[in-house]
Amino acid sequence: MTELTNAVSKRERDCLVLLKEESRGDFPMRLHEIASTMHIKPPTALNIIRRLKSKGFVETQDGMIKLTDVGDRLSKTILMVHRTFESLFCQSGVPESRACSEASEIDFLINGENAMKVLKRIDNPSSCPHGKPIRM
Amino acid sequence: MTELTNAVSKRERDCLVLLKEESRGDFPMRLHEIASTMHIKPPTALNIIRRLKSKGFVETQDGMIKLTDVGDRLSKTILMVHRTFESLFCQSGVPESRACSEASEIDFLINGENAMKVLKRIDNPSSCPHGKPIRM
DNA sequence: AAGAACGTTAGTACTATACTAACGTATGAC
DNA sequence: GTCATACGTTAGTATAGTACTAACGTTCTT
Repeated sequence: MTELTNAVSKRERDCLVLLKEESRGDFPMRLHEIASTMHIKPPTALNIIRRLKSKGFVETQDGMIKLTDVGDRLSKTILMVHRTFESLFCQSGVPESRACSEASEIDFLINGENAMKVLKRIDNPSSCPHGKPIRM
Repeated sequence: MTELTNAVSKRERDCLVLLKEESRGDFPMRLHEIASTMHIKPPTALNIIRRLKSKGFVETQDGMIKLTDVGDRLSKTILMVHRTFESLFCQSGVPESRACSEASEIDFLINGENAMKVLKRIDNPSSCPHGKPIRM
């Protein structure tokens, strides 16, 4: 987890998380799929994908878009940070859906190692409120 | 504390916090002072001030720049959120200066009421690691 | 052969951020 | 009294990010 956070913008983050969560088991996504899931038009999605590609987080093969190893690691970190803060908010009494949206605003801005320290501080939950595992 | 957070960008946030922390006791700031403290040129600072003015967070009188009541409330909320998360990071073992910079990245993005819930969750410290009070 | 689906290009737009160069006004030094 | 400095301001440029429409080319399927 080598200082990868803060390398992406909000929408790039959304796209990375989508690719990580949606494309389970090396099942890459198409541009139109990404666009419609993110509620944007294909040219806008293409723009985001291009930036992610130029940053080395994504690669395309025959219209299939998938995470690179580096992109996969970054996505994992972001999801770990996300679930850590989502858990914190929930433990604090914030409703689940609010907790999730708050976490989405900040998960790509916080350093992974610091988030892991926070995770310990909040009693090291093994899964987020949605039941998804928290790990690197 | 009525849903004011998320109303500003990062640099607008920096400027609000500067105005709140630097101008103690109705001692407003000049443009050049703001610019040099923020390490930007006066025209850039003017731009930020203009946006803050149009949002109703700042007003100018004879070149003196000061927070409006609404701006003052927003700054207070941001500082409360800042100190809450700074405390969280410190309690978690993150060094003080890192804790501060991480908190600065997110304090203007998080809802004040949710932050207050987090504050309770982390044992309601009355001051941040720097010794400054945490309150609304 | 026609149409749909999809990726892509080109062009526009707006916000945020930041710069330089230049200008006007005011104030203090001499 | 003039000159220089300081300061606010304007105008112009630039880049990144976000998002749109219109249009084009290719491919795949009826």
